[in-house]
Amino acid sequence: MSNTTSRFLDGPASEVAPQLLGCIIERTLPTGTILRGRIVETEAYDQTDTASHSYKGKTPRTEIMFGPAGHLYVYFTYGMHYCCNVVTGPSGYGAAVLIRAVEPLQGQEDMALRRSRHGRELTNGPAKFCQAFAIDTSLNGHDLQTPPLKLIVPLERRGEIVQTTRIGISTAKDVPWRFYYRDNPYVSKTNS
DNA sequence: TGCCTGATGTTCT
DNA sequence: GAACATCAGGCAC
Repeated sequence: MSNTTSRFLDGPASEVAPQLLGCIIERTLPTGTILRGRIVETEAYDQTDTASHSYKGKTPRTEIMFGPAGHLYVYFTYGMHYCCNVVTGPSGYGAAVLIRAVEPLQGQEDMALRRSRHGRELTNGPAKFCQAFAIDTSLNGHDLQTPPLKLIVPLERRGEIVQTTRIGISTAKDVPWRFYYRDNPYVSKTNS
């Protein structure tokens, strides 16, 4: 990945989130297996936002969010799930984009082994995606320009983007910072 | 189809 | 000690 492709990650999370749609996540497992997926759903969070982990300032847990853009922020939640974010914005500003869902492109069989599920159930949710791609806190702070987890920006991105309020949170529910591809079966769910 | 709840541990108050 | 950017299974309708 070149500097040119990563530059857009320096922008505000709410502007980066829709631009991440259509980007490719490439995961190299310790076994050498390559997994690839296309991002189809994201949510933006930043330090002005009460629903964001960075809202209350930098802590040992959230310091990655305040670091340079293009790194991975992985956190553990609900006692059993991981979620992964792409850090955005300038260093010192706590912002990131949650990857909520991807469309599997390569390595579906390997994902199914970890998920014990098939089809859209492989990756249609933030914790599901992390499980399918074997992402945990050992990758917290990882630079997405290098293996074993790379973000690839394609020349062309297809799909109609829908912008709505976020889901799965208890505060700031009215902030319209969720973005997804309309009618894509791998999106976690549509707003009701 | 849709609501309810248990699982389970890290972080912060 | 409570909250939590979740998921899956069970049960009622």
